[in-house]
Amino acid sequence: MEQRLKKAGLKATRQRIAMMRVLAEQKGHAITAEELYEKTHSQTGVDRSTVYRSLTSLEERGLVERMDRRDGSACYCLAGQEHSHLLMCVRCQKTVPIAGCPFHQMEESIGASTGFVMLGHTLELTGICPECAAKHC
Amino acid sequence: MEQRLKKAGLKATRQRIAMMRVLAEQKGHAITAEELYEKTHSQTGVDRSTVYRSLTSLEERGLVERMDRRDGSACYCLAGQEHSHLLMCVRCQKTVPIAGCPFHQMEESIGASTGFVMLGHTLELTGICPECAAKHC
DNA sequence: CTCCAAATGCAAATAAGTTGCATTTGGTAT
DNA sequence: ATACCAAATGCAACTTATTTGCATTTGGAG
Repeated sequence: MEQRLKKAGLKATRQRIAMMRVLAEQKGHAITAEELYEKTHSQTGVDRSTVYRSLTSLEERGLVERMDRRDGSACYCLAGQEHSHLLMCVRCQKTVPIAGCPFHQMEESIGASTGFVMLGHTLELTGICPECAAKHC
Repeated sequence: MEQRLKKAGLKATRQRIAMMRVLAEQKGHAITAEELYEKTHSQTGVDRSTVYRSLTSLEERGLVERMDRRDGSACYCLAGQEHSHLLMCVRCQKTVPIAGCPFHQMEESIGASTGFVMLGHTLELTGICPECAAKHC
């Protein structure tokens, strides 16, 4: 972890090392800034604002990926891990994961045409689940 | 507009008709709840909370589509309109639209396999733009 | 024309994230 | 080793988008 941070041009602080470790433990399951704060605050006494600021730096350096959620919060996972996307019912908020992610190839061609270094993406599909569609009207 | 609202099982109020009109005028360019509030408040005196509550109802009935943004806000457009997606630089926040949307076909097959009535999706790609990548380190 | 569930307005609350500023610290240069 | 400074942190106050409780109004079915 320490090496990864330094190679990315960031200081390897106690707080950041703890954050990276916690994210690694999630094995690709993204967690919110608040959850990350709770898990690292107990170990290091880190402040909430530091968690937010570090997540921004880590994302800018390509070490973590961020996905925005409908409730206005965001969640984070270590970059480059296997992941899937969610289909959410706009009525009951239930979510169902959909198999596979169609972007590994697509990102390459988009990066090539725009000159961007591709880091990640957010994708969420919305619809009405069978149960809600059945209810009233 | 009145007919569309009634057909969806919603009351055709002065406020909602104004909202639908404003959204229609945007021709597929999504606007925030706040922008919609500003544009409709002057005409109808509608309250912010009504705008938010109506947007939720309109989305649930499939009349509008919502896309979440990284700053924690969301934006809305009339459902079923032509749209594209954004590629954003995580350093300077500059965005570049990418051509076409790969989901018109994909949504059908996902709907078929999950039983959901598909309404829309959020997709945002992130990366580092050529200018930022060139700067320092 | 009546009626009531749905919709609205108002005001207060919440949740997530941000910012200013004083202090500390990692790691490079001496 | 030691000093040094930009980067990182802690703390507290703030902002912004959105939500909620509750009393009042209203669209549209009967």
